[in-house]
Amino acid sequence: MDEQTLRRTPQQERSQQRVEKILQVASDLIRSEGYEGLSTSVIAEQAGISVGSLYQFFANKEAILQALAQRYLEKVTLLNETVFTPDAIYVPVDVLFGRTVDGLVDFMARNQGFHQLFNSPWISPELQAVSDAATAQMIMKVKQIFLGKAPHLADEQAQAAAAVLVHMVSGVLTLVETAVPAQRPLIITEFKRMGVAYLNAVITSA
Amino acid sequence: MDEQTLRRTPQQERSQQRVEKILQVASDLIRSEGYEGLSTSVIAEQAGISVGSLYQFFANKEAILQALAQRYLEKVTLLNETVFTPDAIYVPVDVLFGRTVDGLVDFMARNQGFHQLFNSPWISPELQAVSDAATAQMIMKVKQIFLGKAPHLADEQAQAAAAVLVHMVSGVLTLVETAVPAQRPLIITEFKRMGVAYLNAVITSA
DNA sequence: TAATTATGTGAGAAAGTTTCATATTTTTCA
DNA sequence: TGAAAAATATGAAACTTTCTCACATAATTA
Repeated sequence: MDEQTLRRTPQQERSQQRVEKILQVASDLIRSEGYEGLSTSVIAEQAGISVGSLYQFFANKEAILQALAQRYLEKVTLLNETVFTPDAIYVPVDVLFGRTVDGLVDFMARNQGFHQLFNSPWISPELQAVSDAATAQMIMKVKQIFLGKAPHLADEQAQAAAAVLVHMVSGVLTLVETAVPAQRPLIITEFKRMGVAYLNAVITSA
Repeated sequence: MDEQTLRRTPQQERSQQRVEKILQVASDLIRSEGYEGLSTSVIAEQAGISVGSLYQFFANKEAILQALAQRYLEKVTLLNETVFTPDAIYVPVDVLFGRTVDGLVDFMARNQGFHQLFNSPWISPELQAVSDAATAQMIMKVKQIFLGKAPHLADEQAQAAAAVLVHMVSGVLTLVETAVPAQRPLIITEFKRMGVAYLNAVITSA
């Protein structure tokens, strides 16, 4: 990874660990202090290194965020593969959507900050392109399932339906993330009800 | 307006126009350059005033964004009132959701930057609180409609369903905003299909 | 018109980002 | 092993941006 996001590739063990440490501290800080509270000098201080060291590997503050987002993107690609298995077309929609939601919720619990970073409009054009590509890929997979379940659908309708579904998921995941834990089970139930209702509506549409 | 967001209230005609000008320049800049490109010195320069003048009325850069957001929020409150009329409970769900979506899409076309501003993950806690309050209010209204249409619903289910619906709308609006104009009609059709399918699913749920 | 209040200004203090010349550590390889 | 080369580390200082403040000007009051 990191061919684009790193100013130079760390060769030695110690520098690799430093880059790790920088990313971990940055991730912690952005969650506790928010984007405004993210300062290169504070990152360096908390990572126990000098500012100069930080700039050995990252061209600027933005690049640290990019590397963080890049990392999440790779993880989510793996997640995709576990959800959209080759047999997905033969799985009932309620089971399929149910396991997708469960997988995503679990992923977000394990990768806090992912959603915030992934949905950020401030990311650089390069990273935006990567993010868009990931979204487009996900939409394409959902579209295949729509077409597999309902071969009568026009290609463009399947495309639009898949895009709407993916963005619905993104919006409701924001809710899941911000909700207090006690509310989550009910929200997830409604989340699944919405997805299944829509999948059925599209599949049975004229 | 602006009792909280402005450091002091402009009394004279010229200062009122200056505050307007500052907000307009800031709005333009945030759309063309993004949040990072927003600099108080550039705003002052483009508005044709000194930095000092800017700080006469705004305590800091964030306050300019807050005033901008405050303005959008007032507009969206007006929009709410046109959508959630007292007779809303008696309107069929497809008509109700259809006019809500049309109203929102139209609003966003007229108020570009609104969505970007409120979906930014780095907004200040104060602004976040205002935004949350607006969302909570909207959820409450949707919840009333759910309860009106389906009195058998448990209060907590109606609450969760309303929250899910509102966040779905937020997510799909992002898609509508980023989609190329040619795709929009199909997307909006699917958008409405999803909302209606869900409303019916909740209302007919045990 | 004098006094008061409101507004306008920009140099510079304060805080943060980034560079760069130089120092140190690690790796290479004769 | 022991230079030479490559990689990494450092922090003072150059730069950039935010924000203040003492002072200047304009508008309002009475």
